[in-house]
Amino acid sequence: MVRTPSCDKNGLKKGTWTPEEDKKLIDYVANFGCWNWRQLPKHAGLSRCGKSCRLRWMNYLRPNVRRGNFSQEEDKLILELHRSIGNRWSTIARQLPGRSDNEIKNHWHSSLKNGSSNSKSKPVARNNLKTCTRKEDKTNEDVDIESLLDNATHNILESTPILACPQPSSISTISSLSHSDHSSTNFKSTSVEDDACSWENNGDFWTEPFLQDFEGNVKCSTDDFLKPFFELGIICPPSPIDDDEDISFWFYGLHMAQTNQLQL
DNA sequence: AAGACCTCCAACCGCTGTCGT
DNA sequence: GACGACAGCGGTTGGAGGTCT
Repeated sequence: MVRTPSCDKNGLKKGTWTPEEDKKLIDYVANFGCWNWRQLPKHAGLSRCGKSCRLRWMNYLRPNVRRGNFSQEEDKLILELHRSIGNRWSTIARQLPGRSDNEIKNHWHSSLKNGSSNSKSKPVARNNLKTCTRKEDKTNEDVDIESLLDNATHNILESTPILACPQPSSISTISSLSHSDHSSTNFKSTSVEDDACSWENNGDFWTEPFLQDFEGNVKCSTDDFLKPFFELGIICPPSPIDDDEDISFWFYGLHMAQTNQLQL
């Protein structure tokens, strides 16, 4: 099931995502949000197309993604919704927090399509964090990312009854909060001032919880979400600012230092 | 033991909808 | 209204891993 890595004619990488690419994407989205999927890979240092980054993030890397077998309740809900609205996978996915449309679609075709769930025939959910499928190939790094994401997810889910957590992913709120108004690819050099102004109006981005649902209910603070990334070294403090791309992160670093969570 | 076949799912592809100009 | 850019959606595919013979 792992696609062989390859490159298209534009030199963009295709196929399975590596742990390093996952790290870069997580790092970037955690820092800057997904303000523009098309431009994101360039700024994140990824040789991927924007669509691929979006898919990877939405289906596997975003913090509240649920992995593993579908429960009977979820199966029942999928069946009911499919009966009423058909193959509207994204709409169905919105009713199953943490499940991606892709996952539901696959589950439907593999288990539910023929009338009844046979998901019980799957003794153990496969490794959904698809950087390495073979168990013997799984590196410590993979395990670290898995546990990292589990921790990040746990932090969010702990504070949120899962059924009350709507889609899309909470972290995408970052982009809507911080960068959605910046259509320019070069938002960062001007956005600091803009953002600073918006934070004055909307509170302090770096100290206020930022993972919110549509109703504005707090899901997870920046600290809760980013700390595990930090501890595993997936997010590294920037070197002294020599690139304004690091400014937003620098503010976060300052905040962490101020709260004694980061030794600079 | 090993080859054939099957299952499942990550990822790709192409299309559509939305928004800004 | 026309056009382009972009995000999102749903169908399809590739292929690893499991099961069968």
